[in-house]
Amino acid sequence: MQRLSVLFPAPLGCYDYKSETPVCPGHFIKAPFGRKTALGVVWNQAPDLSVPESKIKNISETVALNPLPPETIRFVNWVAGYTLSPAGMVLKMALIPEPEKTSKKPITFQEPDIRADSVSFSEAQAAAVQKLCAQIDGGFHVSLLDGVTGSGKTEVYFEAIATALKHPGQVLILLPEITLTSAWLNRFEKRFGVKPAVWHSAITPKQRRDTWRAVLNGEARVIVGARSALFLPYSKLNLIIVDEEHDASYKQEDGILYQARDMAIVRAKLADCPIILASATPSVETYCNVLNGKYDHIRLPERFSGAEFPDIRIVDMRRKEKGETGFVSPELKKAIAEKLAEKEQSLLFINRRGYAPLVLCRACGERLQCPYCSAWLVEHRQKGYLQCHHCGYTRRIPSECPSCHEKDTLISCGPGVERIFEEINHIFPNARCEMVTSDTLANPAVFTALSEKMAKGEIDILIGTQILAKGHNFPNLTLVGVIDADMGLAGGDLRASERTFQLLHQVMGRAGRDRKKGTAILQSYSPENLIIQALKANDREHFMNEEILSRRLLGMPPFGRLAAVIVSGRDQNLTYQTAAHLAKTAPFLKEVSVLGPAAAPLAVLRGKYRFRLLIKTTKEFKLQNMLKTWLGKIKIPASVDVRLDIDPYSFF
DNA sequence: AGCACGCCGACT
DNA sequence: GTCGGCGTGCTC
Repeated sequence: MQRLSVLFPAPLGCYDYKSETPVCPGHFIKAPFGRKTALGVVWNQAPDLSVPESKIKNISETVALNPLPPETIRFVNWVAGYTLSPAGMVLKMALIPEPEKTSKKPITFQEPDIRADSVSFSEAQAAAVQKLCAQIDGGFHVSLLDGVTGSGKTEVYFEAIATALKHPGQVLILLPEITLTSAWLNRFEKRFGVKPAVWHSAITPKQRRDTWRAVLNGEARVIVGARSALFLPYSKLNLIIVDEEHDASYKQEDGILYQARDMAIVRAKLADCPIILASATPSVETYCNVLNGKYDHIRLPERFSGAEFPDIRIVDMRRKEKGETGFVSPELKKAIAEKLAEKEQSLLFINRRGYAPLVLCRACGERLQCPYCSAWLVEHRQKGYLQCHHCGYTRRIPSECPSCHEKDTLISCGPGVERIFEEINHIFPNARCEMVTSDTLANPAVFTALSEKMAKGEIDILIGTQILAKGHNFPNLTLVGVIDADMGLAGGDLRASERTFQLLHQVMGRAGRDRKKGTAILQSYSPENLIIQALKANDREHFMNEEILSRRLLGMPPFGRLAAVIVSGRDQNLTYQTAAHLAKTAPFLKEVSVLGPAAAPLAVLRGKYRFRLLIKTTKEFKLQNMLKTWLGKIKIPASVDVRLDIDPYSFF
């Protein structure tokens, strides 16, 4: 009779059981847990001898399923320790709902064809391919593959994949969910002759089950997925690729809070395999690691097609002509008109969904607000409602002011994508305009249809949000107009300027392909801003150096460490008291500074009050240990929720 | 996470 | 008098 440690996919740690026969860590078992029998995994932890023998129950049965690989177990433990969350919660991310269930007709995954036919590379690309391929099978190694869209990054890392596939084992490619389109999958299929295994939030339960099984038994050799694919039970990983490494969506913001790019590096370390971070606009963190020599830097300097980065013009919006109305400047209007005459396409970018970000009453000044969040309601005129973009609360557009009940006094303030669409339709009634937002792009098929329409030249002006910055290229697009280049610069977010730079750089890169030089016009209310200037000069280095300097001066990541303590609850007073008490009892050390408690920028979210402490420490400080001892000593009222966010991105 | 236990409002 | 609301606490 042996005692073993078992982990369940629940927000708990390990529980001990007895077993007649020895069972190795990783094996799936069923055991009585609470009132029912649950599926768990034998864990690689010493049994907790402080639990009295009388409490220990017997395992019910072992499950005939390949065991969870040791690397996966170590990864789950590592992530749990880093994020300070229960190991069972992390295990849950590595499992599927009923792992033992099998499909009647499971999907099969074919062996990719690694032979290369007719891939022609530029000198720089060939050098990059050679460097990356040489790293395969050579242990842990991080490379930044640095090149603009169209520089052939994907083709280059495809060759690294081909080399990795010569060895037994698996390859993982992480993409931001939005990049995981049929266009990307087609390119893969064209190179390798088969479809890769795909993993993201929208796959069907059957696909999920079959893919998970195929990963566990090693049948799936290439897996392309969104951040959650990182937790699949790979039997052996040979190579990891994180495409669009800088993308903020790698930071998981609900459930377990983790940065998938950083965790991917840890995963590669555990697998002792190389990892490639690809980006046109690397994150400050990654760039610092390049500068300090931790990561290799592989540049793909020029655009594969030979086209150059567009000409960039800044329009100072503070110098409005008298009588000028609307959100599109005369300069931009003129440029669009020229493109229309030349039968070339234009793209207008505004990163705001809906018609107007705020509706207010002209009579009493009332601003229409979400009843559950401290946020304005965004007017969606096409759909005829007002919506809160934080909790999804929706109401019809009222015909009178809800406060003073005057009729026809509500006015829309500020531009949204619908409003720009309306303005452009008014200015260019004969142009063929199309609007694209996450509201109109319900599924990838719609995007494919749009790409085709653009390719056929059936659209003159495309107007859209962030969604247009990524994804596929439009060959006849030669003008990009940014309506509000300053948007996103406000707010005390550490990465606001970095994100703005990346986003605008990306969207401007849409202009001018296939040897046609494009134009980008940025409308700005602060043209002297470093970001705007760096974009104008196409000087990424300058922007990065300034950004790194300011982070260093402030002791911010990667020169220091951050953790957010988020305190939320329905009782405002009790929630605040808890947060204040936490701040008072925080360790008083020279390596640690505690900021707050501050009411989160969205003080009320989904009807819960939120306060936030920000913990800043030096780089070397054992942040997790400190948080564990500190928070372990404090009793938190049951109605108050305290969550930790290690390396937070949004500060609320 | 589930699931039960437990103590206060509107129903036959 | 009960049915049931979801706050609180436990699971080896």
